[in-house]
Amino acid sequence: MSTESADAAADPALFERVVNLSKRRGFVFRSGEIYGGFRSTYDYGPLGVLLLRNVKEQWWRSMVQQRHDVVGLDASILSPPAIWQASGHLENFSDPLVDCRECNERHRFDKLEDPGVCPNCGSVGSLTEAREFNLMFKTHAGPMTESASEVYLRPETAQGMFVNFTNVMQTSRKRPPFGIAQIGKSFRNEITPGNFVFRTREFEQMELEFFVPPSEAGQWYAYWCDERMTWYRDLGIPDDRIRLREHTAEELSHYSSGTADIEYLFPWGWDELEGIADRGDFDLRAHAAASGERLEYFDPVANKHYVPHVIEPAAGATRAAMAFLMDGYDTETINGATRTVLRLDHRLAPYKVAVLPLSRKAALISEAHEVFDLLKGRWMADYDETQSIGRRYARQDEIGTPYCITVDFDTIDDRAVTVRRRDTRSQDRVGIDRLESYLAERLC
RNA sequence: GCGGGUGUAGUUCAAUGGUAGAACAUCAGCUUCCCAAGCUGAGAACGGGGGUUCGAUUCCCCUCACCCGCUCCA
Repeated sequence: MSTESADAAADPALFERVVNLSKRRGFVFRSGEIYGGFRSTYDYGPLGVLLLRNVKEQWWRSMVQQRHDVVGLDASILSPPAIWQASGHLENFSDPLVDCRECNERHRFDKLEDPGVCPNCGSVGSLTEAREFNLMFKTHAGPMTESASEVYLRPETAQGMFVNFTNVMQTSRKRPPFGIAQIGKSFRNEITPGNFVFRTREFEQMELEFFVPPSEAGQWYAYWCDERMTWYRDLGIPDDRIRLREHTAEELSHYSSGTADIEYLFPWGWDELEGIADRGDFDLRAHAAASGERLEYFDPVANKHYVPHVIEPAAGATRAAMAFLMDGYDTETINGATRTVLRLDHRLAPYKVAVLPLSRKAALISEAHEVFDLLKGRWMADYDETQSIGRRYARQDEIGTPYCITVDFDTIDDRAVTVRRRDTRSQDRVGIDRLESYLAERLC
């Protein structure tokens, strides 16, 4: 996070409005709310689960389905210590921290110039004892609580792909450059979770490990930076709210020889959506050394083995969903009344279409049910017959539904419905027999 | 974890040492109802636990949670 000129566009009030909308309409709830809440955990409600699924679906389409050089994986969350020993996480994923009693700043003990002096205020002897903050969740597999059965919840999905490197390469008959993609939950004991769902201890990642010949690492790194930026833009994030920022040498994590962050201009400022790292051959070499397995590719042309380098675009699914939610949040004033419009790309919208009978007369309701049945197999559809039609349009605008279909009194005679579009609030009269193809053209 | 702030219906707010009002939202009814119309009605809150007190939402303590800062990172 940084504070640069573009921060002028950040909008703290937006943050609160989106959190309210999330609660009010059922995108995100605080976990265990009836017991006072449980820190750093959130539940995705009826709309949130749809949005999140759509984000993941779009990522998977782009990264796996539409490519011949990437295959999927779903590895276990529980994992043996050996993996994290080899990956360096046991060693590097815990930070010794000290607090200054004078100025309340916290520092990494291993980065202090003088262990007795606060680098912020210069106080001598004001620092607390160094305490280890291990960021991995540890638990026990099996009912016997003994060290032999210690396991960790994965702090990233990446290692599952490295340890399955040869399994996947052999069974899928892929060869570098090729990638393994995975979407799944990861867990980190964040010291300070916060900013709503932005930093939570349980979160969902969308990661690609792309294995390349060492000589091609640089070009693939650039390729994926570009590719991933395009993905966000294609789904509606405007250019001035997203940027690619290269890490400085000091920022690099223990496994990375080069990293760029894709950052979004959140209401509190620029912050990370996704990291693209050149992990070199660090992981495959580490696991090869620790396990004794050969994690290499035999290049038949050059007639030699090599350890591929890895380019890793690692995105936060929940962060992306939140960015889309915040980015789409808009208000418009109609007839003096201000209302919320969620301008989500239709691919991300929880509901693609809502079916609304103009009144509750039995004939209209049964007709509306038929229209709903016509569409439900193909699109996530909502159905709403309560309150006035204007109110129902407004409700659908607020949750980003791109199309509303109104069944009215003429429908019974002309076999047509009104299709109302969210963005323009324009209406088309469409025959029921043409409705599916009409929507298919517009919803991809 | 430390420092600071906050916690009242779904949301945004109000009031009070004597058991809480409103707006919007929600639900039901009436209305051939196309952009949060109107009328009638309904449900709905003092984060949790202790203490002081005749009595606590209000005062005190603890706790839980959220926000800001430090640190972390998808």
